[in-house]
Amino acid sequence: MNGSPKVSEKTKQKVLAVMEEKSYTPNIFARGLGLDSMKTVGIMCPDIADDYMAKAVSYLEKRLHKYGYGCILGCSGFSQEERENYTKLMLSKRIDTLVMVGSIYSGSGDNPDEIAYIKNAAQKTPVFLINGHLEGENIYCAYADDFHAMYELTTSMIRRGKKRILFMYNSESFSARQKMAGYEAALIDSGYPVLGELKFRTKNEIRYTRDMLLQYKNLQFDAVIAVEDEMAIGALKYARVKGISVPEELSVAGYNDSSLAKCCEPELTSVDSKLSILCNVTVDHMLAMLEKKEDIEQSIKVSCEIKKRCTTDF
Amino acid sequence: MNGSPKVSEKTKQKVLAVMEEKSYTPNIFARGLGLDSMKTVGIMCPDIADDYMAKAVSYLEKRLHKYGYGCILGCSGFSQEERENYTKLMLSKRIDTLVMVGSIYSGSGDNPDEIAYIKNAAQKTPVFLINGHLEGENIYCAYADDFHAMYELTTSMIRRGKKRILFMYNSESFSARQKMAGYEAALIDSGYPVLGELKFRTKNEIRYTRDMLLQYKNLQFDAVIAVEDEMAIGALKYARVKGISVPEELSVAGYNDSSLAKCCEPELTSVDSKLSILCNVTVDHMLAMLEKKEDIEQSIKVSCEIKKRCTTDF
DNA sequence: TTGAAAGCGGTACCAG
DNA sequence: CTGGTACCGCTTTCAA
Repeated sequence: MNGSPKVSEKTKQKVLAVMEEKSYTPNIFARGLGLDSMKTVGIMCPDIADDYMAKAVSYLEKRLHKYGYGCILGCSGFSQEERENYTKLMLSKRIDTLVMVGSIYSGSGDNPDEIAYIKNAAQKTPVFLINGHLEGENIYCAYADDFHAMYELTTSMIRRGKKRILFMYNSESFSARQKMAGYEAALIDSGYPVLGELKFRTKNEIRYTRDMLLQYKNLQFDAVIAVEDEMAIGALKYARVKGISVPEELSVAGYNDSSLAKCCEPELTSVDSKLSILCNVTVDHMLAMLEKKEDIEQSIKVSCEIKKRCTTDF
Repeated sequence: MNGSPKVSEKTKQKVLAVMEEKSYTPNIFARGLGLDSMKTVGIMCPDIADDYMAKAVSYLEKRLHKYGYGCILGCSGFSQEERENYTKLMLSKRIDTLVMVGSIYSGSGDNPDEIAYIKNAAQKTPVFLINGHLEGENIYCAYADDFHAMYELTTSMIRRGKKRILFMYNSESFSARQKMAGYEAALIDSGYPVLGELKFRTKNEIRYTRDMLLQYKNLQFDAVIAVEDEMAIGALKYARVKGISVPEELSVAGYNDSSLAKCCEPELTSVDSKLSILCNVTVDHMLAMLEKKEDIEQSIKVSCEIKKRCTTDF
């Protein structure tokens, strides 16, 4: 039944025939009990309604399914406590591996308590981070080279004569910090000052960001780089309200190359963080480890691509 | 351990203490074997990368998790064969119930072969359709009143003097047919002809739709109603290319009230199909059936709400 | 109230 | 190549 070579073709056919006849369905719990595995991976993300995470899960599921693995989905929420509890719950389901989608899981980087739960989880089952970074036994990461992408983006704007580039972010996640570091490095390398007033913290919502911007009446800037597309589009909406022309008077760039970037007007320059590659590579490595017991790289970095559209003039 | 009342408090505490001490984790496979249930529901959708389905899964997962149920996610793809195969696979996992998200699962309505696999599945486990409609033993549906919403929308446009309203659709799903029926009924009730040339089949993609529209040079219309937001935004992009003013010369309305509707320019009038209600009600009914053995309604219809924004002048 | 024992439905290993 | 048997770890039932 499991394709063992130790069974004659004849017997095999006979068994298969009887199975068909009695419409027999194997009990996968019993199999799970015996093998202590259900060929199932747990996928966790803060919220599947988010465009980026939904895409990630889509890529992961497709490839896992192709290789005969099932997916248990868990939407943990964003808070530390929710993440920890949900991780525990996932582990209790005896999944073969745990995949965590989202930079948020690997914490802000300076507090080891924030990531203790992942190190813990990794003692029971391999943990794969998509777009997160964490060193540790049994922990594997795949992430985009956000630093480099942001460095490029910022440098391009500086080259086009932009003097005051607003950096919009909404969290202290690994990814957000990488991006900010890239932004800062580009400024410094071009001999520009890094100004605290140009680091603009907001939410990842179009309207909220637009209104925040409208509120800060004496904040001067001639370019905006946002950590996610929604915020950049908030800036676009702000520009429209104020009658500021884009990209002539204001350059705007976003991140993730979401469907929103192709929807807004003018269309948004955005960084494609190559999520499909991240996900596919992760699954391939995971299965190499699980099935062929191969050693795999602990950490993979993938280059981004800047999708140039109409909100920038480079 | 399972909170049975037949055990003294003292013993219970003792057991719990030992469990803690040995950091014991119950084997859920063994439990599954015994109870023939893992408190797990299977959620199927054609593609979780789609905004609408991602939202639905998000609502479902959140509420199921709240009640202690886990989710197995399956992205079946859109074709009949993929749907059938994936359904079989889901059933083999011995889930407690199967939820299918998306109008596509219930077929085009006139071919019983298309839905045989669902009726089949329902013999093994209860099936819940989100935004689909199908009568049958052990099959439960929740869907939006798309007919009515489309009737209203079309009527509003007619009242504002629109003469040639283009109806854009991309499939023959239950939902799409309801929408078209509402559109037609409104035309007829207002004494307008139903014109085949004004039923415009496209894909659910902004660019594709824009280009299709650009191509049909002698198609005249002064309003567009689309079955999903992407298509409506395609019409918006078309209008921009052609220099047609919205909503003055062209009214546009979409469906689903997705994040895109609030992102495009001008912002899109769109029908909110109350997905959160659909999902929450479905989960509640499901659990009432599963745990309290209650009889539940086979079919629930929820009213939509038209979110009026800038692409229409009513 | 508790302990012992019989399944649940597979897998893996053994002797034939 | 095949049939038989001992588990896997939990639930349930029954006797003590």
